[in-house]
Amino acid sequence: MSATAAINTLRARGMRVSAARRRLLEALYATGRPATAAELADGLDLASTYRNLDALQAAGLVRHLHAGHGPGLFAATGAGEREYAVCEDCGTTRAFAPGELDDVRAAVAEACGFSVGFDHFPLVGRCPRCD
Amino acid sequence: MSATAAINTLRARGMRVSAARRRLLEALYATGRPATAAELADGLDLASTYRNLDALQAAGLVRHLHAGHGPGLFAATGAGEREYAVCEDCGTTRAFAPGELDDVRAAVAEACGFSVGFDHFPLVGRCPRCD
DNA sequence: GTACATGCAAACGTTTTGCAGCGAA
DNA sequence: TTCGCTGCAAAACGTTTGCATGTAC
Repeated sequence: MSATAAINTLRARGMRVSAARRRLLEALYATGRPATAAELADGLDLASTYRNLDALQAAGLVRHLHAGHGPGLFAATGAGEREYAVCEDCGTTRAFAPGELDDVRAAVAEACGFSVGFDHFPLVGRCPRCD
Repeated sequence: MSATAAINTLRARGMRVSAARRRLLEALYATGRPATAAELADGLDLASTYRNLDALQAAGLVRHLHAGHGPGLFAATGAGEREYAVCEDCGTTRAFAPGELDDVRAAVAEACGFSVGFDHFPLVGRCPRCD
């Protein structure tokens, strides 16, 4: 999925296509990695940016996640990666293909019966380089 | 460890024992489970409470953790449990004895080489009842 | 023309910082 | 008496909400 494809999705859903939304989607697809609302706004109004990120999330075009301390992050969906691990030392974000963390999920289910996904609250720890 | 034992630790470390710290430690040991700073303050000044929680953490008497959305939580160390899982639906906090999540840790290490602990950033997911 | 999106401003909840004064040692 | 701790006030931070204006459709 690209920014222009995402814009088509907006139209198909009956949502309006404004300059702000265009710029926001371009920023989302340009960075490729999870970014803060302030980074993505880049001069646009922050309040509108949050509202738009909400709307895009409702449209299934954006996900937001919480990487340890600090502000929330937003990423375009469609890259296939849905789960992340974040290094609490260097901030590196490692993305996982679907299913790549299934063994972890199984281990958690066995340990306590919880069903966990690392899409919204990613794994937080030390990456191999910082460990 | 009890509140009075913790107070002795303070003295041993050359830290002052004030009424506010006494009350804070009693609240921490009374609840037994992670609580917000506001809950623990219970009338005491919030700013001082945060400063004291900081000081107690530096003294090794307190840990703080982040349970999904919402404010940070603080817990007295010494209960043995260091790791938690939090249900994002009902908010239930499940505590783990040391080693109980070692299989999960191993699965994460195998999947991506990260070394993770669920003490500061607990597991977040759906508990068996909410799932 | 109408509904929806925008920008600005102001409020929010959590946490941090500055400062004058109190109190434990 | 001294230095650390206290309470209050104000600010910082990320985020949300209200409202009047603007604009895509």
